[in-house]
Amino acid sequence: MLPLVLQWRKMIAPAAEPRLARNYRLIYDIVRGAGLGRHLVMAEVYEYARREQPRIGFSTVYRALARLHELGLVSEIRLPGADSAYYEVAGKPHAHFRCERCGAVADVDYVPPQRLVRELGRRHGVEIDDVLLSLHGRCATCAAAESPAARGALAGT
Amino acid sequence: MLPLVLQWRKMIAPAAEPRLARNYRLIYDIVRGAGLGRHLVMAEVYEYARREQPRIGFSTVYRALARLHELGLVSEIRLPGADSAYYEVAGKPHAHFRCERCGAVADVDYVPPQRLVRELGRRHGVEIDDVLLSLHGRCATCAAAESPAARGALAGT
DNA sequence: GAAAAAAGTGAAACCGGGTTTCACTACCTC
DNA sequence: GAGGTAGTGAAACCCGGTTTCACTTTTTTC
Repeated sequence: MLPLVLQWRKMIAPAAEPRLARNYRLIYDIVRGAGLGRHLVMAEVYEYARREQPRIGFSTVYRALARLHELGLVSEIRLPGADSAYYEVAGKPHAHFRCERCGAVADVDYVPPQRLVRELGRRHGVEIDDVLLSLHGRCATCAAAESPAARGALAGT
Repeated sequence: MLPLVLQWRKMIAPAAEPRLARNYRLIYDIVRGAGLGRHLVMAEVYEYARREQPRIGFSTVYRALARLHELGLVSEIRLPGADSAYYEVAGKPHAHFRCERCGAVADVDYVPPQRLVRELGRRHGVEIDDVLLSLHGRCATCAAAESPAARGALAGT
């Protein structure tokens, strides 16, 4: 569990992140630097981190991401069917789209209405903390590459 | 994605499953026998299978579940945060609830409206094949066990 | 500012849920 | 009943974390 002080600090001033250890800050900068809407896998974060600091260990990246997630600075996104988790800088809640062909992930600006969630929780007698919505299919590029027209053009059939 | 032919077969005659190899049938019966709304992990299926047929191998169970899923007879459910997949007899699409404390999974009879899904797909220029909605929180039992009242009653505080 | 405590670190071992391979057997089909 | 195909169990493998260990750095405390 997180020391209480950090929890408080997080609640009071989520933007004013606490002093982070050198490496933790590095990792945070990498995730932030990737840009809003960019989704990194832990291995990618590690790769970027090594460019800056070749002797950094994988476990440090792992721990940094875990900590940053605890602090609410970074979101950890687990999508059904994806074998690994994605990390992005924390922001407003939203849904995700994942291309089942190329694995690309994109933010989708939508959350199921509170009203509905409450109703479902009530109906099933459960307490709902979190709602995860994910869309799965083909991104524009992959869809085009697979459409019959494209196939015809390529294969002559 | 599932070959279209199989999807059709599933829609046209879900009950008329093709002849299944002895072990595949056994696995299917186990999943069906568990009852609608019951969610089995592969290890559980294996365990049950061994009761009937002690020499069965894990890989057979694995392959049977994969095959049954391909055939559209069994649904494979992957929930964000759950480390393993759940299997249940195929039925109408629906959402899932997962208790983050005890891991229990329950069906939730709801699917996001088609209209919305189409709109989101259009807006993002992607082709959506599948929409996964999962609710996460505490089941009734776990919620009760954790409520301040319950804690007070137990701890006298 | 030195001693003591706490936090962070990298390498490497470990873990769990699949997934694949291999040598073999059972089942069909003609 | 010979030849091809599908199914089988054991075991090896894979991968994305997760944990442990011995050690270094930082921070606190007097």
